[in-house]
Amino acid sequence: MKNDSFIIGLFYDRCYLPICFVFRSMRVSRLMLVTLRDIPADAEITSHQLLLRGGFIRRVTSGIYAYMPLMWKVLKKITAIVQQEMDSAGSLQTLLPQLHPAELWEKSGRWQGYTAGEGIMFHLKDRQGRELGLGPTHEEIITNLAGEILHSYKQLPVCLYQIQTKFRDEIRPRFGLMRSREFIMKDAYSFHSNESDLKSTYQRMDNAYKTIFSRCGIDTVAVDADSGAIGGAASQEFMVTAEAGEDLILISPDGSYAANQEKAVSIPSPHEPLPEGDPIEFNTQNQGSIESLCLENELLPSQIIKVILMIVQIENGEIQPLILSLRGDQDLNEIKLANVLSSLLKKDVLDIQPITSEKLKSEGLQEWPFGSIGPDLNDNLLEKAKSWNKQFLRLADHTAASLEYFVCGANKKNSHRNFVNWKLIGGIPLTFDIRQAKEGEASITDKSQKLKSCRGIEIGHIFQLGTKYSESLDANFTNESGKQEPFWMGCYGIGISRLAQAAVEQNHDNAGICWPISIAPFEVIIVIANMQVKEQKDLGEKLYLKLKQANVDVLLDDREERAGVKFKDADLIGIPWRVVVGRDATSGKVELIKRNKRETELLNIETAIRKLKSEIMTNDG
RNA sequence: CGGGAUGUGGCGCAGCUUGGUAGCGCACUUCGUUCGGGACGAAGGGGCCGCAGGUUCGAAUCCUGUCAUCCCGACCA
Repeated sequence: MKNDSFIIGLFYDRCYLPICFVFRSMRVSRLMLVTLRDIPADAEITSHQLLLRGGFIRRVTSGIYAYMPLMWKVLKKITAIVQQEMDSAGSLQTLLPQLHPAELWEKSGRWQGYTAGEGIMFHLKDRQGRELGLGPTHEEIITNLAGEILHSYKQLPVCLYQIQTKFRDEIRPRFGLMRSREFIMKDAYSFHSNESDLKSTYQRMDNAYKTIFSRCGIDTVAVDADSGAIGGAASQEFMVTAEAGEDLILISPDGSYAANQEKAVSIPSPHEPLPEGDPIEFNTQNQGSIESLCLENELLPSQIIKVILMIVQIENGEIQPLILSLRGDQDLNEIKLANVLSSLLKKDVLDIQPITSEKLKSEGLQEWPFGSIGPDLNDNLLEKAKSWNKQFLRLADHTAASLEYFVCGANKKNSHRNFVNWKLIGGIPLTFDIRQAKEGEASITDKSQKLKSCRGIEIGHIFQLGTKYSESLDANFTNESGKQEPFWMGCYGIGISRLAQAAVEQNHDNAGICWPISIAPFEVIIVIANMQVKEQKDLGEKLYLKLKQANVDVLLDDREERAGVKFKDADLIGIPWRVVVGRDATSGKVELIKRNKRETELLNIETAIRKLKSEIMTNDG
């Protein structure tokens, strides 16, 4: 991937954009603009409300939206930026099918998981009865293609991308375009002959993503992420920080560490050591919680081993009971647990659930002493289980395993043990990091840095997939020594439609949206205050024409509305620059207003044009 | 799938308790007066009251079922 497109990158912007747009100017009277004064009842977050009120989107059915002309312009502007940066990072644009044959997904082993039960893939049968799925992602298609076309290491590396509609039958669509069932996504896939080449493309994508988001005028933070169902090694998410975000992220103030809480690691707070003593059992009636146990016995949570019982459904159909030991002041991170389990068992984990009395009953088991269970709960409790494995899998978090002496349940009702050590109860179980990192804990990059938490909207995700898909789909190339080898793969996504809404979430005020100029539907809106006044109308039309000629993306509000209505609408739809042609039109003067700052200048028309041209040039890209 | 809520013109809502054949604000149309921050007056148009069944002389209203939407959770490249 020689970067000979770098030169194009230098003058990408204004010479490129005009080609992308059929119209760069418009009259509000012809725009089919319908704004709403009331907030639609089913919109919860601000960005969703504003997009609906501004006439950018309309809901067609749950999680499915129509992009109205203003929105489509925004999406095309984002798309253009993404295309430019992907091209200049050396990737090739393609367009892959949306209908995928089931066979490919069966081959990768994902058909079942993606369609059965609560699977997220829309799927259907054609007239021949062949099964098809609507693509939620394109690893199968692209890997298969690469396997057919790329035969030699000499053809590598290759990076392909596409921008198109994807489908996911989300269990709970919400927040407008944030989590919709049909959405626009840019996805890219790279193919390499070795891991280090993959890493360098991954790095290049990391950089390209940072450029893309900054050109789109949004603040993002890159965080370490769990690679989830898609699998693979390293992965990073790009988050727009916003209260409405669905993810919790942890960041060290100096910026040296940032991670999704699903994945985050930290230095746990130190525990309060328990003095050495002879093991004793003590009565703990009504002390089933860590809190009550501490309160009644002058203990601290970090002196107690908390035991969590769970059952895991494994892909081979086995159901494995788990005993997890955590330090009392720590919480379980189920994502980490799932990852530990699948690598430990070398199989996919389908489901993890707590063991409850109901579950015991349906297994035909007696009640267990919940609330006072210790890490050494006896395996013989499982003897009569109908479908569960007959032996517990025992795991501990590092924080629990490193305690010398501790308090734990005695495996009898209302009874705990004090001054216990691991030797006494059969040794330390397999130990992993399965705890939830939390705000206030020290960063692993620098102990003096205390992690801070905030919410984020994931708008991009890059992965080093490795050979997972190329192996399962049998996509190989011939390496330098003439041997067949699966591709090293990376994949890189950006939620285009989600990004557009996240930009609104990050850029708005009480009056409406404040689009960053690079992705605004128009750069300038001219408001003719009173269409009845000939001087105003004529001057407005003249200015409109001149800005069009100057290649400015301009909108003219020529409606026969009162000025107030037009001002409100202009604020709502969030065009970055507004020119009001009003009272001073007779003396050839207009007002120039910057949407996000509300600064007003009275200028003659030529000066206004000059200023707009220079402001837009410097702001754009 | 579990918990909660709501379905009445394009949008926001009232009416339902106590059954009598649908109303308000915004938007829309026409006319007039207004005209720099969502004007005023007058006159209009538009509703299978989510759907189906039941009770009743009569159902938006009561009963049963069903569907849809939204919120919380589970789920989620």
